[in-house]
Amino acid sequence: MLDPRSLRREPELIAQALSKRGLVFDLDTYEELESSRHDLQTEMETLQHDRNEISRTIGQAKRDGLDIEPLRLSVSEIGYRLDVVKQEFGKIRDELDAFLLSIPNIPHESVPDGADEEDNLVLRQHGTTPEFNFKPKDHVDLAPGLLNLELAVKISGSRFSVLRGPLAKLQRSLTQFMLDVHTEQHGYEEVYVPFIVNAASMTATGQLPKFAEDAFHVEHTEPMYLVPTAEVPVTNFVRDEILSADDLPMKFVAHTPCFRSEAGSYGKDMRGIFRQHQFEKVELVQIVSPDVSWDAFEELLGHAETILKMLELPYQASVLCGGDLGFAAAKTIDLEVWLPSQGRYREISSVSNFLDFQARRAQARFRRKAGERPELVHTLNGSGLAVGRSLIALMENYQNGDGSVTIPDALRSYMGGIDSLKLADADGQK
RNA sequence: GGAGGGGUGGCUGAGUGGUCGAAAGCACUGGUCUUGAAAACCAGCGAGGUUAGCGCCUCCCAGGGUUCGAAUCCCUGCCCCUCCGCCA
Repeated sequence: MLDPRSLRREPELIAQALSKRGLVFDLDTYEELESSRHDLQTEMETLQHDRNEISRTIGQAKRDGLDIEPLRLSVSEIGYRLDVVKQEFGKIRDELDAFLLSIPNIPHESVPDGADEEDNLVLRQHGTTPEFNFKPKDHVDLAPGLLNLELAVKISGSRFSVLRGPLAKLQRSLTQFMLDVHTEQHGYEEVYVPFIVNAASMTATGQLPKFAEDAFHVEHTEPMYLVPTAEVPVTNFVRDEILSADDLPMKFVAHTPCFRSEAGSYGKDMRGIFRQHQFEKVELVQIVSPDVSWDAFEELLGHAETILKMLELPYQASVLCGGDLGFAAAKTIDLEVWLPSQGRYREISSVSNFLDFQARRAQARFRRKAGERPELVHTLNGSGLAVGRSLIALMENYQNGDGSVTIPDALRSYMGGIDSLKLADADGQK
């Protein structure tokens, strides 16, 4: 959520800043709601004040044994009026809240203009794309049998997958490797978290109320949601908390499955496991003091890049343009890995600084010094990395002419020391 | 699933209709004392909104209700604890 105070003070400026997203901010609606809110709140508080005062007098009069009947009559009129105003105020406040919750974050000044991913700006490239003296296969053709999509369709439906034998192990190894690097070399605390979360958590990080259809939901005693990313449960560690300055920064790494309905992406990336309803991800989350969040952003980006470098996968870093920027982010840099089968770089990590946008929704605060007013923290996160897509990248970039896949050095100890995998005619093939 | 007990400020915990936004303790901050620290003593110390400020309003899990007035009474929901049952 944006700061309601700044919004009140300089709505034109904010509308201007939001236009970078290609968003037309409805100033008229906002100002109408805001002015109603202001008037109603003022009236309501005046009435409450009057009523409180008379009620106090009644209490006193009763103790003194005086007749309170005239006072009761005078207050009952206030009561009626108050009921009406309260109801109107509640309605406007709900509308205003809904309005505020639907406004995305303001793009940082360094975010380039642009409408969609075509306008994202490549910052740098790393590694060299592999040359093959044969026609490279994609990950589906590389692992017939071990990657079983038909089976997943029977069990669940499209956009799910079954991995078998060494392929499943390879994915697990990737996960372990990432977790180990982040905990042992980058100073993150590994956390295990719920995969089903409540609406308050989804609202705090920005998935609700606007993007409900992107999430899988479950009916329990109250509506709940399958996590679309570990960002949701982990960032919500600090919801409604007042931390002390020495608690910061908090750095967490979590491996979770992620569930996305992928509504609106029908027909997109339908081959293989590139875009799934369920996928594995290792996620980095940082909760930091506002003064250092841009340093933390660079640091976190570096942590994600380290994984790609250690796996020796060619990648590029792109800063998302205003039009492609996610709802809650002030700035996002995507890491895109080279996929030989597609002949282009594809997203494998997304690193974002949310500034105080999520923190305000979450009321996640900290106190610089005892006695001082609490301030909102800044939140950041980034994939480190998307495991399913790492698996694809690894298979495709490390493939050999005989259909085998070389295991990168960094991963060998996790794979029992083997240096290559023959996926094509391994045990799982039928 | 059955029976019972609870949700109060950073924490513990008092408070059953009227100066209660809330006793007390702990923690924290400042001061006195001390070479320094500890102890002791004194003072301060919840959050949000609004205001130039004084002030005013709201918040005692959430949402409704009763009342002139609710932390306190009633209803619903959520959560926690204890015992029993079931269970990986």
